[in-house]
Amino acid sequence: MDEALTPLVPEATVARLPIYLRGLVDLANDEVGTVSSEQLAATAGVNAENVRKDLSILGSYGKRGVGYEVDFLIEQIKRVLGAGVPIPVVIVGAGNLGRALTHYGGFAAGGFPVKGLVDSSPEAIGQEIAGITVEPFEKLSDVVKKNNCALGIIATPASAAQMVADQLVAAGIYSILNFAPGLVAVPEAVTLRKVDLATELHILAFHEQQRERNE
Amino acid sequence: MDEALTPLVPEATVARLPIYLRGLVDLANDEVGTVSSEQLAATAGVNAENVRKDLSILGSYGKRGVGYEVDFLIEQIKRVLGAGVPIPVVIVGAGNLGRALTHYGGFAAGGFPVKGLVDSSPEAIGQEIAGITVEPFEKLSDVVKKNNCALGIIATPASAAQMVADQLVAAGIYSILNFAPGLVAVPEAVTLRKVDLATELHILAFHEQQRERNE
DNA sequence: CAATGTGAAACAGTTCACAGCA
DNA sequence: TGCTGTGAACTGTTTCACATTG
Repeated sequence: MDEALTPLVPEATVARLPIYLRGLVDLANDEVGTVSSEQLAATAGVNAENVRKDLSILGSYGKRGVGYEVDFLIEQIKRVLGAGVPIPVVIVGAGNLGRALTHYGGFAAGGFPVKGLVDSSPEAIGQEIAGITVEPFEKLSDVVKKNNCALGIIATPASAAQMVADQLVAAGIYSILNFAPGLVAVPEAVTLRKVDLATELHILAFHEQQRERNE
Repeated sequence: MDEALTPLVPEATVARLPIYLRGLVDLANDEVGTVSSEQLAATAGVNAENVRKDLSILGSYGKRGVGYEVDFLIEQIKRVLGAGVPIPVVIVGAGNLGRALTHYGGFAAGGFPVKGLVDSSPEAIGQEIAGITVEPFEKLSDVVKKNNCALGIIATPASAAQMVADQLVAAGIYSILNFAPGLVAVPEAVTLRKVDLATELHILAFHEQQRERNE
């Protein structure tokens, strides 16, 4: 049987739920009790009907004429996203980017504590970064198992990315975020997302050019 | 009149062109003269008809029975993307992330040299990072003008992001890449793209949960 | 009666199937 | 003959319009 407990969430919705979650957490911190789709949309930068469609997929959690209860909605979104419990993350590559990501406290606050950091360079190994000791790349599998890491981040040069992905998969990691440019192939069962800085800049350059052309 | 010289490129295509470009440059370095849609698709991780649709939007540059001429295609994609000439980039925020981005040589190689780096903290100002001296945030506008920066990157904490975006726009930057989490509003005419690490991890967590559920 | 929930319409993007050309 | 170029079908997503209800 296919997944069905949560009735099949479209990818576009999955991509927006974390944004709503962030807005909701802010509202909860401000002691706001209920929120309308209009207000939530404003915090997320989308339109209200979009918010309602997304939330209605999770279930009919709103009250007509009133809105959504902030705390309750936070719990529901966390449940759907699988963010009920913290998910330990391992970062491969302790260069500038790996260090930046390790320092980035937002991960831990958001439920993604960095619990492992490995690198292959002898200079990096043993260094302590944001309270984490850099382990040798060869220990990747041990680090993953010891800390129950379920998410892996590739922060190495492109040349190493494929090999690193292979090792992450071998270590039992099935969800990978790749910062290295270029193609990385993974087995069907693995989810790989990528953050491609050069591509982002190219897209901006395209729009920049469109703008100039229309002046 | 609307843009028309290049006959309206769909966003999805714009997002893939840089990937093709990277693959093509690699092929050119390997002295490959022509490439089929099938081969190019393999380097980009998409399917061949997708490549053909995308390229046919730019013009009919392929030879039936043969494929596409690598060097020529590189030029055409660069032209469409507006990547014919290097576009100077300014980075706001010289913390871990800003430094990582400044060091990242891929930008310069890809035609996006970092020509400005500003920060508000007295300790950071004056430091030299990858050959760039950190200037005070107040000098942003001067730095942008002196170096003809056309792209801006926000690498500050979320709390400063909106203010930084406002200042970038005031300095004449209309294309912004934002690494800070949270909503940043910009005028209609400005293109803002964001890289949201927490969101990426949430999306991975969702798929991780789906996987577990189906086991 | 203000705000949700949701069919229906419109739009965007992908895949299919094959005609057309070097 | 092999590979491109593209209409047509399909799938996914957003927007619209409005009935529904606490």
